[in-house]
This record gives sequence, structure tokens and C-alpha cells, in this order.
Amino acid sequence: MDTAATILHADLDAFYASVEQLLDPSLRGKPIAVGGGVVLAASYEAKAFGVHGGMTGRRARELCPQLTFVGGQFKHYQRLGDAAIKVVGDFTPLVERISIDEAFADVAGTEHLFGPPVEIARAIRRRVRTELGLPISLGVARTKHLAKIASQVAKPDGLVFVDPATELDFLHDLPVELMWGVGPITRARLADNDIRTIGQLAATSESALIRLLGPAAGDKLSALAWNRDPRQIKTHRRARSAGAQSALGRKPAVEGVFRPTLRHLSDRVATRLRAKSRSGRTVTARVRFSDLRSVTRAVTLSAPISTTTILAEIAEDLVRGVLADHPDETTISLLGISVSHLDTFTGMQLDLPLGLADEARRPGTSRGAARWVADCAMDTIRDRFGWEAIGYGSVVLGLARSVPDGFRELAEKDL
DNA sequence: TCTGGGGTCCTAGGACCC
DNA sequence: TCTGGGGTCCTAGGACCC
Repeated sequence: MDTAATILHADLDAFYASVEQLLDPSLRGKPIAVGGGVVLAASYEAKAFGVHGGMTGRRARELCPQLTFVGGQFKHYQRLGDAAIKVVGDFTPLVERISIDEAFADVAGTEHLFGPPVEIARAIRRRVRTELGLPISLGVARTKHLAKIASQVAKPDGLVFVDPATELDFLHDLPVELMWGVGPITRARLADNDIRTIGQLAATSESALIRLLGPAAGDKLSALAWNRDPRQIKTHRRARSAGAQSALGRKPAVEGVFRPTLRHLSDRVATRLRAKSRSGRTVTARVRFSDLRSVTRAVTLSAPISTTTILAEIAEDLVRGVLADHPDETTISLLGISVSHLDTFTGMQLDLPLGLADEARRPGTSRGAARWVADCAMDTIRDRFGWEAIGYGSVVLGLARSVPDGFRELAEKDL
């Protein structure tokens, strides 16, 4: 077994909020929230009042009346997130980026160049602070799981090194919810059985955990509590699905609402797929009703697709099916489309048979190949003149979007 | 009474095949 | 003819993560 602590976990602190405070010095030291209807990120000053991400703006204002909401300069988020990850990459090629503001790295093998892992972590923190002006926390440990927990413990703006000789001492007094994979439901289920710390989890038999949480989760948590974390750094992982969704507020469940919305969502998803020469066989549509219950319908095709109009028509059929099964639901609050079973394709040859098969299956749709060519032409025009330069009829008029496209792009994973 | 958006993985049941 | 086991694929729903 590898006994050296060479794994780093780097996590920018309250990232969006920190960027806003960096760009506008008058916001520094103040409780601020990025977002509007929903808090996307809160500064540490706001967190002190109990404000956190995912909370409604209204609830946040109740907790902290002097809270300042800021709009979100998402282009700067992307730029500064990339720059921070690049600093990590200056110390090792083995970087696994988790999100815009978070990455793992393995510095085994680069120590002779840059010194021991803790020195590298200090250097990363110093450079991100001086070159970018942002606070970042680092965890250094022998495994990814330990490094991730260490960076959480280090926050805000800190560094924690977990000595391989005392890992279990470090781990076992911590609450279970610091573990990767323990959310509110699992935490509550464990608490019902008087399991609140990772040590108590480790003292619970694996078979008991499996009974409590199922084979996969029980097995995984047992392994993590006993500090057996097999995960390796993965520098590049291909996406397994691509999707888009849109909250609608409270809209009537009628064609006039869901058709243009699904066109827009299909446009976003299919354009992304084509840009990376990918396509998928399974289409899933999600409908959320006004009471926030949500229902999904999926269909798996015999050939993968990436054509905007075909995706839109399939999604429309699925949504019609959902609404037909729920005749009492008259309003919807969200629509979503996801494409999975992703494949890599090299041109339109693979898409063509589907167009034909689809025509056979669905009278009234036609010209699968022509649609594909039209999509490609549109992609080219958008590359040159911008997304808004062209679009499908009802889509190009634009919909009221609760979240700007810039924000959406930040969350998109590389396909 | 204005609850976001983009993902991953797991489970359970049914269909189908050997 | 009946029974059983194992494997794979698909769908729907959940839990979790950032």
C-alpha cells in the first residue's frame, strides 16, 4: 500500500461570493449572496447568519436583513476558476477537476521539483491569494477521501495535513456528514441508530450498514470509515449524460407552454452534443408539478441521436404521456430533458438511420437527414455570429429565463 | 407564498434470453 | 411440462454532489 500523503484537495472558499468581493471592494467584509430567487453562494459573513446555497432569497433575507444580493459576473467566475486550477496544474499533471472551484491532485513524483506535499499546498494557497486575490483551502492526505475531508476541516482559508500515522484518530471524531456520500437522508437514518461520528460508523458491522443503507452504500461507507479508499485520480472522465431543465414558476400544463420550452431545452442539449461529436440513445423527460412532485419518462432508441428537432419531438411525446397519466395536474413548475447512453460519433452516418427509423415509427416527422444538415448549418452560424443570431421559430423569440445562460454554462460538464 | 441547474450512481421490478 | 437460476437491458424513482 502507498503510505505517503501525496493527494491534495483544493477548494476555493465561497467561490462566487469571493469573486464578487474581489471585483467590488465595497462588498468586502459584508454579508452578500449571489443569486436572487435562490441563493447560489453566500459569503462567510452571510453564512454566519445561517445563509447558505440552495436557500430561497426570501428565507435568506429573513435570516440576515442587511444581506446584499449581487448579480453574478459569471464570465469572471469561469476565468478565475480556470486560473486557480491552473495554479494546481503547475505542480503536477495529475489533476482531477471536480467542478468550477474544486480539484484533486496527486503530487507523488513531483516532490523532487517542488518539495514535500505540504510545501506544495502552501505554495498553491500563496499563489492563488497573491496572483488571483482569492482564498482557497487545501487538504493533504494519503487518499482522496481523507484529503477532501481535510479541506472541509481547513475551511475557511486554511490548510490541513493528515499524518498517515494518525489517520483514524483524525477521522473517527468527525461527524458522518463530512463523508462523501452522506447527505441528509443517510445522516438521519444513521442518527436513528445512534451513529453520529465516523468512529461510530466504523464500529458498526458491515452487515448492519448494508441492512440499513443497501449493499452499495453500506459497503462504501464501511470501507471509507475504515479508511479503505480505492479511488484514484482520474484526469479526464467523459460525461455519461447531458441535459437541461428550466423552472417555470407555475404554468398551465398545455402544449402552448411545454412545446416552446422543450424546443429551447432540446436546442441547448443537442447543440452541446453536436459540438463534441456526441449523441445518445436514451431520452428522459422530467415534469415537475406545482406541488414539487416530479415524474420522469424515458425511452431508449435503437440508434443514438443529436438532432435538435428529433430530440424535441421525442421529449414532447414523453411529456404528453406524463400529462395523460396525470389528468388532475393542471399546472407544471419545471420541465427537463436529458440524453444518456452517450456515444461518440464521427459524422452524420450514424444519425441518418435513426432519422429514417424515426420516420417509420412516427408518421408526420420527415427529412431526418435534412434536419441534421440544418442543425449543422445553424451551429456554424452561431459559431460565427453568436447564439442569438439564429434559432428555431418559437425558440428564437426568447423565453423568460429564471437563470441566465451564463450561469448554466458554469455548471455544464465537458462532454 | 415566485423553491436553480447540471450532473453521477444505485435500487427495484419487469421483460427477455439462455 | 414445470421449475429454477443467472445475466442483461430497460424504466422510474431516489440520494447525493457541486
